[in-house]
This record gives sequence, C-alpha cells and structure tokens, in this order.
Amino acid sequence: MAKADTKERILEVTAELFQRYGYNGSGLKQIVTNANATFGSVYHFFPGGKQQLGVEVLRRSGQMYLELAETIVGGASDVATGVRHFFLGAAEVLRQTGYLDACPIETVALEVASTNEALRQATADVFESWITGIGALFTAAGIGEEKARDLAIVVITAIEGAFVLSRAARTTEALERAGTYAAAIVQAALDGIEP
Amino acid sequence: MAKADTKERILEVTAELFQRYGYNGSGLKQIVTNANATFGSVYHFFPGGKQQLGVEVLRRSGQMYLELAETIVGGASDVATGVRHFFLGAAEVLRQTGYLDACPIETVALEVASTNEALRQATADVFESWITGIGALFTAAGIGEEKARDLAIVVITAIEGAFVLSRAARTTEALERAGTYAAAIVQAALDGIEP
DNA sequence: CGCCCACTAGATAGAACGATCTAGTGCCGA
DNA sequence: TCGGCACTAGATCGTTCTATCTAGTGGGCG
Repeated sequence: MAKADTKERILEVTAELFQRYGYNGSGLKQIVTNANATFGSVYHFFPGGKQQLGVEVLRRSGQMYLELAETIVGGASDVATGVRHFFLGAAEVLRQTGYLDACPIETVALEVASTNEALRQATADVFESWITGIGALFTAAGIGEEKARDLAIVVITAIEGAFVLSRAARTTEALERAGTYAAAIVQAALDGIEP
Repeated sequence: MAKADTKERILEVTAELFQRYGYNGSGLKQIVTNANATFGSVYHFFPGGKQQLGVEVLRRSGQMYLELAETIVGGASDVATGVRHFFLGAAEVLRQTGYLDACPIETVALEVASTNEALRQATADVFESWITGIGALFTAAGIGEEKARDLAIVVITAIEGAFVLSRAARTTEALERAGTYAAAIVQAALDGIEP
C-alpha cells in the first residue's frame, strides 16, 4: 500500500486540499504529510514545483467533475430534472462533508485569477470544458447551439455562486433555491420559451 | 496627508487587496506598505491582528457593496431592469480594472469557510444582509416576502458565480448571460409567473 | 509650561513557506 | 551479477509570514 503510485497519491491529496483550503491555504508540507510522500517525490514528479502540481490537479479535478456532472445530468429522464438532481446532490455532499467539499477548483480560480497566469489559464480551460460539455447535453436534448451554451453558462454560474453562499452560511438553502430556478430555466428552454 | 486617518487608510487598502488577492494572498507587509503605515499602527488599531482587521474589512466592504447594489437596482425604472443594470455595471468595472475588481468578499469567503470561524461568520453575515436588502427591494416592488427572498438568493448566487467564470476567462460573457437570465427571472416574478 | 497618552517607527522573534541539495535505496534489464 | 536509473529520504537554504517588543514623537489639556 505504501508503494502504490506516489504520484497518484500526491495528486489526490492535493486535489482534496485545494478544494477545501485553496491554493495558498494548502502548504507543500501538508500535501507531503497527507500523501505520505516526501519533498523529493513531489519535485521528482513535478519539476515545475507547486505551480505545475497545481495545473495538473486542476485539469484532473476539472475532468472528473465534468464526468460526474454528465453522468447525473445526462442520466435523468430529461436535462431539466438532471440539472435539479445535480444541485441537490451537490447540496447533500456539501452537508455530509461538514461544508468542506464543494467545487474542486472554484477557490483556486479566484485566488490565482490575478496573480498566476498559468494557473488562471488552467481554471479558465476547465470552466470552458464544462460549458462545452454541459452545453452538448442541452443540444442533444434539442436546444439550439447558441442557446445551449448560454444555458450551460447560466447553470454553471448558478452552482458556483450557490457554493459560495452555502459554504459561508453552512446551509444548503442557496443550492436548493438556485437549483430550482436553474432547472426551471432549462425546462423553459426545452419548452421553447424565450428568456 | 500622511497624518490623515491611518486606520481608515489601512481599512481601504486591505479591502482592495482582499478583493484582488484574497485573505491569504494579502500579506500584512503589503498592507502596511500600500497604506503607508507601520506594523505598530496595524496592531494598535486592530489588537486582534490580521483576523480582526479582516472581520472589520469584510463588514465594511459588505455594507458598501450593498449600498451600491441598492442604488443601482432601486434606481432603475423597475427592479428587473435594475438587476440587469447591476450585472452590466459589474461587467464594465471588471473589464476596466483588468479583471481585478469583482466581489469584495467572495474570494475571502471561500478561503476561510473551513479554516477560520470568525471570518466565516463575517462573510455569512454579509451575504445574509445582501439577501435581506435586495429582497426588500423585491417586496417593495410587489413580490411576496418568501419569493422575494428566494429571488434575492438567486440573483446574488448568479452574480457571484458569474464573477468566478468572468475573472477566470477574462471575459464578461458569463456576467452578461447571467445578468440576462437573472433579470428575466425577476421580470417573471413581477408578472406573477411561478418558477 | 509640561505631562500624558495616542500613535508611530522599525527591529526582531519564531514559525512556515517553497525550493534545492546530497545521499541513499531498490528494482530491472543486460 | 552488476550497473544504471527511477525514486525516496530529509536536511537545509533563503524568504516571507504574523506577531511582539522597545523606543520614540507630538499634540492637546491641565
């Protein structure tokens, strides 16, 4: 067990720490301790240091979270219901983890937006991949491409914003309300109503 | 000029740094330098250290931002138009500051949500005051109290989420799209349509 | 005038930060 | 069997962090 892929353990632990405490709040020392690794290992696998580790973690977390979203949203009877399920599922995870686990890249995105171009670009790429991925689900449900992109942006902004309020208040109220309205907006688009 | 209220200068500078770089990203040294103050001054006015300074800055910024929102939203011909104006105004400010100035407390809120109870409570109080304040504008426009609160939550989550995407992408697209849909939701409530 | 206290000034402590370095371990193929 | 290389181990460097400390300065009030 101690030998099992050190690089993988570092990535997993860092992803968890970033999600909970952000980039500046996650020290290399804590990463090394939690991953049962050493400084040598970190700089062997990530010669670019903390920044390179950060970029790889963001990419990885971004892809995993998109896959989760696609599974839940695409797995429901219709996309509007799927969107609703995703918000409620996120609320449940947040509550069960003591309001620790929300979006895996949001905190980092805000922290580095104006201080680290490489990391900022990584977070921008992740959000764009989410917009494209969720938008594809909407077009597959019969919504026009341009409108599907707009809807995807609205749904993603809603959940990101709801995470902020819910984590601060330690309440799932924001996620529940935002989920209701996001689902309604998607339903209206399915019904062909213009915004 | 150097004598003019040192405490005020510290608060102003810290508010600006928090907004742009977050709590962990804003060092006391940088605060002291930018405010043309000294460590002694900071610990004289804020004996509780960085945490106390943070709490006061959050309260202050939260109140100022609410007043700005109330002015813009309440100053339009109707609240739906006001909401739209606020999103577009925020987009303009963001663009003009090189994607630096978004929400004054959002970054800090995410950073401290799981690490500092006093600061977390301060951010929660600010968000709650926003919900109450914006909700009051909606009830004044003829919307029922319960629905007004839900609408306020949705509008605030929308703008917070849009700030995340817009700062990361260095584009105002998210703010514009979220603003359009947020205004539409408020308009629907004014028209008496259920979500 | 002269004292007092709010405030300034900046050196310094002590811990944590990211990063680098030299040794050393152990597996794998020739 | 042995050489090489991927990887581990952890001491250490210089910096930065928050916080504290002593020594002052200066303006208003008795």
